[in-house]
Amino acid sequence: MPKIVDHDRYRKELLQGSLDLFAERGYGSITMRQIAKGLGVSTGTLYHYFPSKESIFMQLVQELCEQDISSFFAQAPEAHTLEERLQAVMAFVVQNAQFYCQQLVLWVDFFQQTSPSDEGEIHFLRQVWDRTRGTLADYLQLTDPALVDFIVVFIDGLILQHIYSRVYEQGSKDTAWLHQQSQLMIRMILHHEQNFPQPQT
Amino acid sequence: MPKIVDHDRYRKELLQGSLDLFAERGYGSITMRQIAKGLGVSTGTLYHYFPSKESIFMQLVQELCEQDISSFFAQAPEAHTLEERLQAVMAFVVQNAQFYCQQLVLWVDFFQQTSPSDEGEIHFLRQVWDRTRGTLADYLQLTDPALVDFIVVFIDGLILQHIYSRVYEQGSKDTAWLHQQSQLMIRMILHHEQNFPQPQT
Amino acid sequence: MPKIVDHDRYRKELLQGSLDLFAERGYGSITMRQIAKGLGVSTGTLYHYFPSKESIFMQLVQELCEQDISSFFAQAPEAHTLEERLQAVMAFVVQNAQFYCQQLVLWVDFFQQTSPSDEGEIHFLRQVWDRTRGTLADYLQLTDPALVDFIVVFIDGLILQHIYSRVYEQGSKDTAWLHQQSQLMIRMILHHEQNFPQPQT
Amino acid sequence: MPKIVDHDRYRKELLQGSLDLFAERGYGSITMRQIAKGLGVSTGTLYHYFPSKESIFMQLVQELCEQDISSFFAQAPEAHTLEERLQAVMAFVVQNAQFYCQQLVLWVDFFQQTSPSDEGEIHFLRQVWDRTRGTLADYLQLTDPALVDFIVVFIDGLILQHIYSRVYEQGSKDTAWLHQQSQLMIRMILHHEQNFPQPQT
DNA sequence: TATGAATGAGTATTCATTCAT
DNA sequence: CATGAATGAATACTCATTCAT
Repeated sequence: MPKIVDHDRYRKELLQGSLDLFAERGYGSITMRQIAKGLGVSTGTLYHYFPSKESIFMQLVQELCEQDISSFFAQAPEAHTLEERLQAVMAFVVQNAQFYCQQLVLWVDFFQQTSPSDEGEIHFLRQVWDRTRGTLADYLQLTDPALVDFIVVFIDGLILQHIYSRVYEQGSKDTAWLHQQSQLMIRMILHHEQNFPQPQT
Repeated sequence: MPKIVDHDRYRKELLQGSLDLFAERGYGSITMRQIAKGLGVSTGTLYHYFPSKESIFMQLVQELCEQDISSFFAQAPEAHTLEERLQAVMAFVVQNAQFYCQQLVLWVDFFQQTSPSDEGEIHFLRQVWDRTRGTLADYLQLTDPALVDFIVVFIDGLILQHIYSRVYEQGSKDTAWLHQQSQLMIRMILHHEQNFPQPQT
Repeated sequence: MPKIVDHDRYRKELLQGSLDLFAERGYGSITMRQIAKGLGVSTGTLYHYFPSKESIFMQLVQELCEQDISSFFAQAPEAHTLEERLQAVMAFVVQNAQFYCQQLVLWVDFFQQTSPSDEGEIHFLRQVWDRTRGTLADYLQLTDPALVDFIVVFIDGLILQHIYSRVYEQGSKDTAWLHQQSQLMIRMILHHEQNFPQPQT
Repeated sequence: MPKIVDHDRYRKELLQGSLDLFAERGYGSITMRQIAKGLGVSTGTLYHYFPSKESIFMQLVQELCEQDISSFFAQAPEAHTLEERLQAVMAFVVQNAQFYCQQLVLWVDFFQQTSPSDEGEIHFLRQVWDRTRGTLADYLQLTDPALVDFIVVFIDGLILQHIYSRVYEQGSKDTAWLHQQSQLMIRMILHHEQNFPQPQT
């Protein structure tokens, strides 16, 4: 009778735990020993669950993708106006800024580590993004793809600045700043909608 | 191989050449041998000009910062309306998207490699950014810092999406897309200005 | 999997099964996991029957020694002339060539793994060999030790060439070749006996 | 100006030095650290000259093959009778027994490490052996291939016994024994030739 | 008894760095 | 100045062995 462990469940726990580590030091700079130590296991155990460092990273990227927005729409509030819906989305982003920062950093790493020939991995990411964009468009009830792209671009930029904000000692670009910028963006979208209303579906 | 007598000038050439290499593989993943090979010199030569791998990277980051917008304002067109100025800025960004992609990737790497205790390095970056923001505000003649931040956020998001666009095989997020999003942003800013005009200085 | 109650009997079965594995990959190159897998058991089980990898190997070597010629003389035909007896011996060798190949390989490995200080192990082997040589001399009724040595040398050389014969694609050094060489050797021994007859005991 | 080293020459020196090490401990059991230490260099240097452990081993095997009998025929004495030529060959073998022991051990290892699919390596060995056998036949002026094979088999067996002789503490199977067995073999060959003379070419 | 998860020292290999030429 | 050979600590990964179940 073997030691009873839910292999797959434990693997995902390790994956979850390694997110912080990869995000903080980067794929190329973190070592397996550091990961093992950070997770509180031995290197041997790590290799019992993952065949290689690359595999941990790739599985982590995939795991993250699956959590992405599903968690938002599980708690998304009913909202009748575009403004309310935008507020809900941005509130969610601001609230999970920390998480998105890590995801962003991981993706940049991912693109450095991946050669264009790794079609499998890249194709997977593409699907996730397309789906995310679609879900967002549906929730916001926006039909203009360019407008959805605009929102995505803005969110990405916001997250990136949040990463950079580590530079500003007293955190002048903290949650308040994220909120302020979000409001600015929402106002702009609303004005834009007023002037160039969406065709009704 | 031209005989370069000016030690410092050669150092900057090497720095310039190493940008592609660091951007493509990441600080932690690239090796000194790969850098040397990519630059067409021996590792010995590399160490003749730089004391360490970290030093190359840090000098590169600084070097990039100095080129930043100075090159833009050296060629910035006279522009009397806000729209013209925004168009000029965004045209410049789109035109140099490739370069900004590399810079973005380098910065993300930089934040992973840097501990908050490296005050020197971080303080330096902060100054550069503040200066950049200031110069941008001056050129656009915008007094609301939130609005300048908004533009910077948008540009960052745009560049990030451009990096991600490697995923889309036929490059559906190419220069045309950058241009489209830029126009959308400019329109929004202009509408916003109409409704909430800047206090005149 | 039959339930084997006899601990010792099962241990010998495992030993028997591990012969192929050690012979094919070598003591230093095979892993406990490979052995376990090859035997169809878990590593835990392996360690239940043997205290260490080295122990499996050493027990295997000893086990092989005990099977050595006992199995031959259990089936050795009555033979009145030297020629008949030589034919019987060589027929046995050729028939069991595969087995002797494995044994040879194991011994070479044994000498690499054993330091001269492991007197116990080495002394054991020596006894086995002396006994083997004695039994062979008795059966063949040869009194000249040099002649017995000669036969042993020849047999060893034959087996070694059989191992090497893996090189020759279409197996030109197969059983037929072993037989041919055996006949040549037997003829030589017989001629030699004619010219230098053994003193009768 | 690089450090001046005859790369290829030094590589062969290292190869030469690693023979003892591989022969004593076996391919699978020796470590790169041990090899490096045994050669008096660092592991880094080892990898500067060889891409992998396997490569050292394979190059060593090839290197040994090339030295094989060429060194004998470089010093082979003129000899008019078959006996003289046999004496010369066996004297050479006995004199270089140590070397042939190492070679034998290496080859056994080689066959364990090599899969039948490594055609390149195996084909190479085959050629060397065929050439060796041919050269030996020419020197001895023996036209019967079976007889040449017999001699080769005997030599191999002799060397193998010499390896085993480590078991016998006081070296009762030393050079004297090798000589005695050689004489026995030579006498047998000569008698055989008397009774079954070679067809004259 | 049997299993296979867990361990951490050890393995092959790499890499930043040094230094003789 | 420039080279690339040399170094050895560090890296990704493996393996004999242990032990909870």
